[in-house]
Amino acid sequence: MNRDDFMGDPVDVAPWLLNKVLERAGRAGRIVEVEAYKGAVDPASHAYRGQTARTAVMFGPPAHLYVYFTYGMHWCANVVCGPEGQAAAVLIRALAPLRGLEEMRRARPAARRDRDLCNGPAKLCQALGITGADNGTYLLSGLAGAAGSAGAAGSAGAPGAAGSAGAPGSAAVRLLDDGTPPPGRPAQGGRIGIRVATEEPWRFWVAGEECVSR
DNA sequence: CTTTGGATCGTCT
DNA sequence: GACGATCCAAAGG
Repeated sequence: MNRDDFMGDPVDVAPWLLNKVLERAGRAGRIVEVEAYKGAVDPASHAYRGQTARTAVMFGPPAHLYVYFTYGMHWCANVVCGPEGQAAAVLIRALAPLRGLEEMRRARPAARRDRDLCNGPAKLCQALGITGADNGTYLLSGLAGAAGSAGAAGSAGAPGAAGSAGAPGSAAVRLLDDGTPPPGRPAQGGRIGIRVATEEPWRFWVAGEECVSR
């Protein structure tokens, strides 16, 4: 897994991200649901009406984390993809918890069952402790063959402020490939929670997975 | 199980 | 000044 894997169209990158692992501070989960947002040509994308302070990271280099705040109380996380200058991203909608379950339960007392820990875009950020401070984080730091971070300008806090890259248990948000391939035939359908372009089938999930959002 | 309404504030018009 | 790429508790079947 390297930076070039994130250069493509978000509709291609999104299903490829399924079964990868998102990790932070010892808490980790397998990505089981994603949505593609196509930037300038997608009315549902935050980047549709051009670059703003909030969306700056989306316009930067790929394989970085775009974190936004919504509904006055929730954080959501995206993986930036496509070439620099084109604002494309993949929203991470659900994880199947893998490690650090005790920490996640502590961070999300409202979750009654373990499958409720990360089965929504804001839930998984709460479970992993992802906030605006993580906006702009390079997701491949510390991986073999990965070069350094380029950082990015942002607005929601301190972009790329995460600590020493690559150290096990570091506070940095990272994307890992544990060898599990993406599903050969992922389930696909319309995106959730938007008012426009709802018919575009750009939501992908692992068929039969119990940790997919409601 | 499903449906409904309230919470809450950064961002852009 | 309006509105979210949402979540949760409560209420009804």
